[in-house]
Amino acid sequence: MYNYMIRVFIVDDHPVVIEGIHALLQNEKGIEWAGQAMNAQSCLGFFVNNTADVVLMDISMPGMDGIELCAVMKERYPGVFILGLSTFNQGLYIKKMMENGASGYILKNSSKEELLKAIHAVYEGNIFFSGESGSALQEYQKSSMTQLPVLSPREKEILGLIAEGYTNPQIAEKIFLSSFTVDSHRKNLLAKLNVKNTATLIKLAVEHHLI
Amino acid sequence: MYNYMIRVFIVDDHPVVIEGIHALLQNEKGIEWAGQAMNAQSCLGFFVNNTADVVLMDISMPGMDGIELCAVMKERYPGVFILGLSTFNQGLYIKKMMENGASGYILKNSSKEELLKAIHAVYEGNIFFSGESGSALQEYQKSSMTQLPVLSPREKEILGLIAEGYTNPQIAEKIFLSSFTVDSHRKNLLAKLNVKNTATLIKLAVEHHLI
DNA sequence: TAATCCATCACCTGAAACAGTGATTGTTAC
DNA sequence: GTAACAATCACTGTTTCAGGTGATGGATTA
Repeated sequence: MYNYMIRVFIVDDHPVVIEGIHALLQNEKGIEWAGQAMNAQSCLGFFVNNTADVVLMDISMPGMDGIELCAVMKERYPGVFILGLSTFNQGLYIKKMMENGASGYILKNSSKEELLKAIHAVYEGNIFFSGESGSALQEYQKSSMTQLPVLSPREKEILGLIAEGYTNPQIAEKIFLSSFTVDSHRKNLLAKLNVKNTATLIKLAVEHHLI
Repeated sequence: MYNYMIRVFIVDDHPVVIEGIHALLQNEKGIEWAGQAMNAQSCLGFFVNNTADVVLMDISMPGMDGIELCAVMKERYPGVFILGLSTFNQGLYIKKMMENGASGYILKNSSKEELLKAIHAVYEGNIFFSGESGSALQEYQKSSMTQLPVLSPREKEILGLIAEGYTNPQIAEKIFLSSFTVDSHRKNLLAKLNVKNTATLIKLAVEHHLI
């Protein structure tokens, strides 16, 4: 079926998961079991004298978690593809792992077919998200936005104009308001979002896709 | 091989591309040719009385481009999966299409195998990037940064501190500089990045992952 | 060697932002 | 029906930013 062998390594602090995936991949053609680790240190230790093509990496582990480990691994071994692995579906974690160089993300309760598909996809240099985790990534914005205070339409409008570089007087002229009013909205934005100045206001706004 | 039929529709203003992909998919089992369009209007017209499972969508088209069309399509027909399609590899466009709800992105010069793999992957609700476009997304930061002026280490450092909300005097104290010097760097940042104030500076910096 | 750039420091001026306090109107929600 | 809040406007300070202009030493590089 596949004319290459993909050496798969797994890092997970749950023996059950390791055994389960090991069993799933046991007799798969094209898949070779490179090894396993139950924590980040052990994983890094393995890679000193060994290697693998794809690392299935649990996101939540005692000590160094998957997000950190992912960053370290990709820095030391850029050629190793990392596939995030978690029991639950957290857009925030997915995003962080991707920022740290992961090639994809699947849920631990994925089917054998999905797991194989993901492994082959990332091995070939592609990026792969399982359906559920993919939608979680896309909806990450919304979920993270709900944690933020609700901004009134006027506040959003003014926030956008601030982000475009307009000053209070310019905004006032543009939307026919007193410059005092604009300033009030601006202060409310700082207060609501709990930031102290324009720099942090815009940083937060951009990061949370408010603008 | 596959026990379902995926109705594929293509929107591209280049007849050659339409014909080429049509030919590629012609005798594929599991793939049904739903139709084609050479512009956004024609595509939207088709979907009024018809449907498809996967839409291969060119990114650059006269009139409404793929990015806009993608947004409209996903709003009207959320169940239709959209696969971005382009002759060139532009991380910025990929990012925008993904933000507008696309399920993936491949290059027009992809192999038949890659195209099929992508179609099946997105049809199953997964997110798929071909290797090149996937890495483009990951390296979007870098590539978009090369279009930006090069910032000196000191400037980056100060940019980061500004983004964290420190004022010039605070930064000066923090890194043992004159407040005048910090101000100079700050002005250089504004000049280099061609922005007029802190708001636009931070917006640009966050969007281009400079911080 | 001359040119270029980084990093540093300095001063001046005006504009803008930030902080605090307070007010009125209108609508929504309990 | 009143409490809460959005949206509006107002005044007063203090701090910070932004624009301009200029200088020096050191490193790199063409």
